[in-house]
Amino acid sequence: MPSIHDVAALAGVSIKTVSRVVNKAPNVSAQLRDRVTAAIQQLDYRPNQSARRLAGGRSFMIAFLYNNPAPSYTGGIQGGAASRCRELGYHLVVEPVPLAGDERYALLDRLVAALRPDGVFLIPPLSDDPQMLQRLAELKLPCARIAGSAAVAESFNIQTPEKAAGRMVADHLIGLGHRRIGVVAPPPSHSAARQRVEGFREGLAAAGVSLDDALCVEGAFDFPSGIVAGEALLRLAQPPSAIFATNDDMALGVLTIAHRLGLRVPEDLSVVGFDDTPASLTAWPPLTTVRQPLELMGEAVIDALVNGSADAPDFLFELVERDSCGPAAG
Amino acid sequence: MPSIHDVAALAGVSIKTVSRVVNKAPNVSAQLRDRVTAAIQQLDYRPNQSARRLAGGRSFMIAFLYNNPAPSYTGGIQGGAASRCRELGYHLVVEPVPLAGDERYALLDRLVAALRPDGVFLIPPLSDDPQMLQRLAELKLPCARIAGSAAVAESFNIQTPEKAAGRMVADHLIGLGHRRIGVVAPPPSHSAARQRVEGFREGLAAAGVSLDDALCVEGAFDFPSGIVAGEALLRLAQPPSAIFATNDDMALGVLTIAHRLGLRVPEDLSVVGFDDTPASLTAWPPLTTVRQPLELMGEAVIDALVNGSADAPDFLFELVERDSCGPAAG
DNA sequence: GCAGAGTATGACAACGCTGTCTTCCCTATA
DNA sequence: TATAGGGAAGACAGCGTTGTCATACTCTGC
Repeated sequence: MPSIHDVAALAGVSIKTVSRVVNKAPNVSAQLRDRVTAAIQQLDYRPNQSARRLAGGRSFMIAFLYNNPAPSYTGGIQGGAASRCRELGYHLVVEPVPLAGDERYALLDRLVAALRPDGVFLIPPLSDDPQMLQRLAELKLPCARIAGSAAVAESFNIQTPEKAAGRMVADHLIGLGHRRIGVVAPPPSHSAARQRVEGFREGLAAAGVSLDDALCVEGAFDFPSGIVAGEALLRLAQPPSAIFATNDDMALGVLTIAHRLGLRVPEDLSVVGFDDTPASLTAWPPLTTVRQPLELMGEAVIDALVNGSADAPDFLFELVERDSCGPAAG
Repeated sequence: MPSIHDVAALAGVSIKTVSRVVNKAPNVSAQLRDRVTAAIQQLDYRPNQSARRLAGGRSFMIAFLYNNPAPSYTGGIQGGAASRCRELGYHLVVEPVPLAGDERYALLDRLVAALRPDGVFLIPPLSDDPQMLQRLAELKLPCARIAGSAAVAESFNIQTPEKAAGRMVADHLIGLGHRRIGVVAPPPSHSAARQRVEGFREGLAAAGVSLDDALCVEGAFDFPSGIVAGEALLRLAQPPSAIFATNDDMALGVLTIAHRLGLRVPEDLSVVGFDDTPASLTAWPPLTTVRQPLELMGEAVIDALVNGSADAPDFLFELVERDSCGPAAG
């Protein structure tokens, strides 16, 4: 493995000049820059991260903290983040965070002390954990998170159009003629997802329909709770003709209970999910749902962390129309 | 952030002694060891990884390379690996590997040059990539992989009971009275998964049933190919009464085509998958499948890498009986 | 009572890089 | 022509650890 000294010797310059070239620092003549670049090429030199970290301040590591049980969500974001890291010369260190109490902080302290990552990346629902955020602020760690709610100084918060997405779902169902629509809402801990319900409510209101509280049931963001919530909704004296579940797992639960109750989807009941998980495609019938550009979101967070600015693009949440929605009966 | 010097000063010893205590090196008196330990506690000292890496040889980093499109599989293993890493004071750096050709090696080279990980962790189908393995061997990087086939010196290969699992599925279906059974086989690139078919064939043979080649269709390990393969099987003049798909995505495809063809599952057709992905639970009907202890497998690989020995436990693959299998019709 | 063989401890030089400070030289201005 | 100003390049000292070697002290066994 060649070191900076080898490059310097080959190019006939000091190691400092090589360092300047590598770091794109100013005040290097074009001539020397070329010689150094050639030497780097020839030796296939790559700077050693550990040495860089030790001497400079940066570690070129970003910690990815997650406790989201949905592997496709986590995986999508992680994939985008990891490839962006690669492009920028960074690396992504993953840390599953136990949901339990104080263990989290000890974990964070250990991580920081050992690795000194240049930034920390939080995804929901961790991105809403106020104590975690505060601990991070105390450690003066740049932190970027997706769809966080609590505003915290010194952290980038990549906003997602949750509300607009909820609105989009409402418009779709209204367009199909549905008027009595049920909602399976997220638990309070998922504050970003709760905005989906807000947007949905707005969409209904725009069509002159108000969201009946009796038709709004809270779920736990998982499959079993979708079954329970769906059953509560469908056993109502006046059941809804469509149900919007705020994530796919719960929507799949609604689908299951509909099957069990002998309802036909979409003839008797329309169902919309959220997330476009793999399971939504393979379900029967395939689920109409909302796709988030997970990879892009992961990339945007890394950009924010590395560039130190949160000029995230506007993400496009997309309604994926499949076979679980149809026109309202009658 | 306290350094080793602070600890040494507080304990009244040399930094080297602190280093010895931290690294559990021999030849330190109990008395000094206690004093140093106390000082470490008091200052909340954690060794700096970058400095360790630079001075010693180890980086306490393990690279996790994956190109598996199934997020629940990747995520499960990654989760197990990451928490074991944490217990052992290591960190897991993730690298999604593009499937494309030579880009992979450049990626590997960059990774190694920058990070010098102490080990590399490969999961299928990457664990079967002979060129990747060879490159790794050239770089003298300890490497551990799950369910690899090609034997490569200097790499740990954590074996999984694929064959026994295939046998288990056969026994189950035979026990239900099925005799004409179709198989959706994996592509040649997934050699570990192909053993599932071997075991399955053995199981049938043990019951005096031979696996008809016409009933064995190759899929691409994804949902669409499951639909195609399932259709080929079900449109046969004498269709099978049960189908074993070698992963869940394909099994879900079989389920879908069965629905489309108006077949009832499990009354008209029994279906078995493999992997116990989240989608298999939320499918309609819930899919009988085989669960792998993904987290344990991830942990075992980290253990092998860190301890330098591959005394992996025997993993228990488990048949998860749900509602997609029933007795053979009449 | 003394060589020989540990055992415990520390001094010091790496490891590969970046930050700071210094030196040199070239140009613009009075 | 003298002088300041600034760009280009390098010397050198860390960064926080571990490895190597030196040193002092403690046992053995004869």
